[in-house]
Order: sequence, then C-alpha cells, then structure tokens
Amino acid sequence: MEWERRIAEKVLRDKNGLTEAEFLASYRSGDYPRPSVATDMVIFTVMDQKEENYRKLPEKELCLLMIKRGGHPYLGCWALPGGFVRPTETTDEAARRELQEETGVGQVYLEQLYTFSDPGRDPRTWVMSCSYMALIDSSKVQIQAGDDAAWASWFGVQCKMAEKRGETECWELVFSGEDATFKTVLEKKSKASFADSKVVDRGGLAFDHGRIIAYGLERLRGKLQYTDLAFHLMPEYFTLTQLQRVYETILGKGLPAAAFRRKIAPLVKGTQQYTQNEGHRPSRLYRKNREGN
Amino acid sequence: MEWERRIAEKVLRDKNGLTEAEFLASYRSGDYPRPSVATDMVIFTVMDQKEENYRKLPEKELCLLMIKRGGHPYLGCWALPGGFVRPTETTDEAARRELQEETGVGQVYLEQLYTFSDPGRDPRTWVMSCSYMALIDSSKVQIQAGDDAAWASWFGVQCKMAEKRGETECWELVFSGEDATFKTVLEKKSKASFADSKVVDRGGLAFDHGRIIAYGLERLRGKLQYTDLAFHLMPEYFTLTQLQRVYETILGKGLPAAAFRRKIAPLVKGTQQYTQNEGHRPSRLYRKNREGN
DNA sequence: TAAATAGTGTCTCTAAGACAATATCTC
DNA sequence: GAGATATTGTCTTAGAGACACTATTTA
Repeated sequence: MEWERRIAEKVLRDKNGLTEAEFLASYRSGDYPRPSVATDMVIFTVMDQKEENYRKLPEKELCLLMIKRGGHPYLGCWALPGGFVRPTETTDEAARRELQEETGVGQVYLEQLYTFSDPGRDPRTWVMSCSYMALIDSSKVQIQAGDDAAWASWFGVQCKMAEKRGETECWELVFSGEDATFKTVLEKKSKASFADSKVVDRGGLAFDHGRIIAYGLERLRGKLQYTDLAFHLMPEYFTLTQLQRVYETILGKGLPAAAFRRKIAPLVKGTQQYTQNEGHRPSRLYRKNREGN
Repeated sequence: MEWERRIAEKVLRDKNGLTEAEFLASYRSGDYPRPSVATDMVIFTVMDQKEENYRKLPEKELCLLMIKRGGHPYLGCWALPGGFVRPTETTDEAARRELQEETGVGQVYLEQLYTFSDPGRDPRTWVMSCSYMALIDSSKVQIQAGDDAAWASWFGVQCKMAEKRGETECWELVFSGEDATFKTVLEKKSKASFADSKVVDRGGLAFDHGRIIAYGLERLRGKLQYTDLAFHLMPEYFTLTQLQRVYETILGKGLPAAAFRRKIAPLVKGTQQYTQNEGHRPSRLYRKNREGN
C-alpha cells in the first residue's frame, strides 16, 4: 500500500506539503507567552527531640528544611528550597540537582507532588512551581544540618485543624525551629485536598509555600498507610519501636504496638543485633526486607 | 521595636536598600529560558457496548476522548485534547477551558495528575505538560460524542501487563475506536508508577501521551478504592448493578455483589423508582448520598 | 415457565484494636 | 528491686469473599 509505505518511511505530508522533518526544520516557536518553571522541595525527615530521662526514649518530630530569604520579595521569610528548571533537564532532574546542592545528599527518595500555577503566586513574574517531596533518613541529616548555609534551618511541623465552619475548614501549620517559630493558616473545603487550599495568613512563610507544605504532608500521610515510604526516613538498622514512632509522628496519633508489628512484619527482616545501654530491655534491630512484598 | 514596626509597615530593605515595593517596581525578569506549558487531558467515561440479547445487560467499557492530529508532528496520530496555559489563568482554569471547548461540558470532575517535562517530549520546542484527568457522566457523553469535531473520537482503553522480565514490566495499552484500533507499549519498574514509565512503542498515539494515559488510569484505579470518584461517571439515577459494572470495568475484574453492596451502602440513597421493561426483575434506582460520609 | 438479573442471609477467614501477660535490660 | 521498654498471646469485632437461596420481571 502506498499509504503504509509512506508511514513507514515517515514521509507523510501536511497541508502545506511538508514532511515531518521539513516541518520541524522550518518550525519557529510561536508567540505564546511562557512561564518560568521552578521546583520547590518539601524535604522531610524525622528527628529526635531532646532526651529527658536516661531511661526514656526520645520523642520524635517531623521536620522540614527551609531557607531564609535574603532578598525581595518576602525578605526575611522562610521558603522551601528550590530553583528554576533548565531546558536540558526534567523537573525530576532539576529537583535532584537542587537537593544535592542544598543538602549534599544524593540518593534520596523523591516524588513529584503537584504543580502550583496561580498567576499571582510570585509577585515578580509568572512562575509555576512543580513541587516535590523528598524523604531523608534522619541519621544522614545529623551530618548535614547547619552544614554551610547559615540561612538553612530545620523546622518541626505540625498540621492541625483549628476550626470548622460548615464545609470550610481552617488549618494551622505550626513551625518550630531554632531560629524562629511561626504559624501559617490555611483554609480548604472539607473534602478537598490541600492542593486546592488557600493561604489565609502566611505567618513567616514566603510565597504560597504553606499550601505546598500542607499538601506534601497530606501526601506523606496518605501514602504512609499503603506503601513502604516510611523506610526512606529510617537508617539502615532500626528497632520496631523507632519505626512505630515515625509512623505515629507523621500520622499524629498513637498506634497499638501489637497490631503495628503484625502489619509491618512482612516488610522487615530481623537481625541478630540488639540495642544496648538503654536503661531497659534491649530491642532487636531490623532492616528493610528487600524481596518480600 | 523598630524591627517589628518595619515588618508591620513592610519597609524592610534589602541589601540594595530597596523596599519590596521599590524592588518589584524595578524588577526585570532575568534571562532564564522558559518552557511552554500545556495542559493535556485524559477525559474518561464509561460507555455501554452494543447490546446482544434483549434480556442481557449491556457490557461496559472505559473510554477516553482523543483527537486526530491534522498537522506535524505526529500527523495522523491520536492525541489527548489540550492546549497552552495563558498568563492570566491557573493550569486548572486552562484545563477547564479546554474541556469546555472540546466537549461542551462544564461541570465535570477535574483533577491534576502529573507534570511531564522530558525536554524532548515535543520535537518542536520545550513544552511541559501539566496533565489532568476528567470524569464525565456517560449520559452527558451521548449528547456530545461526535458533536462538531470530525477529528475527535472516543476510544475504549484496556491496560494490561504483557510481560515481566525481572524488575521490568512491559505493559500494553489497547485502544479501540470506531475510526481506528491500535496498541501502545510501555515499560516500567515493578514498584514504580506509570509517571516514571517509558514509551517503547507509540503505536498510533502522539507524543508521550501513552505515559499520561497509563498514569491517569493508575490514578483512577487507585482512587476508586477509597473515594467516591466513581459517582462522577454515573448519571444522577442508577442501579447498584450499573455502579458495580463501572467499578468492575475500571478495575478490570469482577466483584462479589453482596460485598459490593455492603461497602457502597453508606454512599448511596435509595429511591422509590425502579427500572422497567428489562426482561427480568426490576432494579431499584439509587442516587448519591450527599450527607453521609 | 425459562432466562436473566435483583437482592439478602450466612458462614468463614483475615486483620485490626484492646488488653493483658511476660521478658529483660540498667541504675 | 524499680523503672522503663520489648515482645507476644488472646479475645473481640468489623469487613471481605464465597456461596447459596429467594424474589421478580418479561417474552
């Protein structure tokens, strides 16, 4: 068939009589306005809080990395790390590059969250943000925290509903870091996602980053339940109680130990090592089960 | 405090001595290259297939809308409907605008899926695609199908794993429409999402739209289990068997009727109306339960 | 009456939550 | 031994799947 031969040879011609190669060679990009596209990253980790009693286990806290803005707009506010995407890379690659620059950590879990595109979200110009969530193992964080950037800092986050008026919910993100503590207030519809929320009071946060962070948290909580995401927040060897604390910290509620262990059992592999010098019965160390479901 | 007063009055000055207002007035966007950003839409509906027997219920099929390309590149291939985002709108608004233009339907469920950003995904120039999933009630579709665009057509889709080599899975998307039937082959890692898949053989599909469609399907299947998404695919009144068929069609497997009805019960509200003239026992008509969880 | 779907009751099995009982370390 | 956590066993309950049984319509 003549027609099939043409497809095979890629010489289909358009209404101007051009082949695809000819078309592409003559193509000039139109005059559509183009936005800048940046990646913003919600880098989560779970850190130990100060210890109180030599016997008690340390409390854990969900933390994220932010950077203090040294220029306008939002001078002095805290913002998510990020940067512009280059024409030679995917947004994934851009995010990984930024992450490397910002934290020095390369091999971390990275997941695209959502693209925020409100035309006014950056007062300078039209900038869309393709947001990402990164999960970092707490032991690696200890090395990197306050590494070079005097302006980067880890903040504990808590997200809780403050008020409910009919279908509209009012949520508070509370950030507590060494250098600052502040609160961001968001509003959203009951069934809606934080991707569709509205910032009511930025507090000390820059841009629309409150929405991004709240959505990142929502995603993290959701996926925690039916994936093995949590292991990206753990060091190689950990106790089941540590793992349980990480779940509890992220979900914001306590879990029954027996049920937790049953559920998590197929995902972990026990070792012959135990914790020591802890003021109580030693705990077996586990690691992630690679093969098992 | 002087400092707090400055914050309150928004007269913080940057290292050049500018206030935020002064900075923004003098801001000139840098020379970073900018991508075009388009929205692409996976518009799903569930349609009845031809009836065979006056007694039997029609089989259902998951369908999506595609448009035949009339110009290069990918001349003659089928592509997802979509278009460029304008500087005055969000990607959501752009998607809704395109949807309105394409199908004439306004009030439909719309959800952002993923932003695809491979630098080479469009051979013309640097174009990112912020993809969306739309769900349309099948009864509305009947009116719109083949409305004006001779080049728009509904295709039945099926997605199934074809082969598994170690950690790499090979998947086939099979499209069957009135005007054409073809197959797209994708590859992905076992645990990975289709957002990270690779098109191995486009078949008759344009661009990287196979990835987008497969990811849309993955999202739809996932959310079907724990949300009330399915109701967006239903007309106002429906039987529980119809609802069940929609679930089965999307999930690609049969479900036990008794368990399905128990699970779905709190989401629906029975009416006093029944189907008629169906060659078998009439079925009660239900509608979505607005209040109940 | 046959064909076909509609709708419900019950049994089993699994998993989650509640809770108690036991184990074992360090100071 | 006291204090604290680790770990397991058991009971109850909720929900999913299997399956059978009954109900109801039309040609």
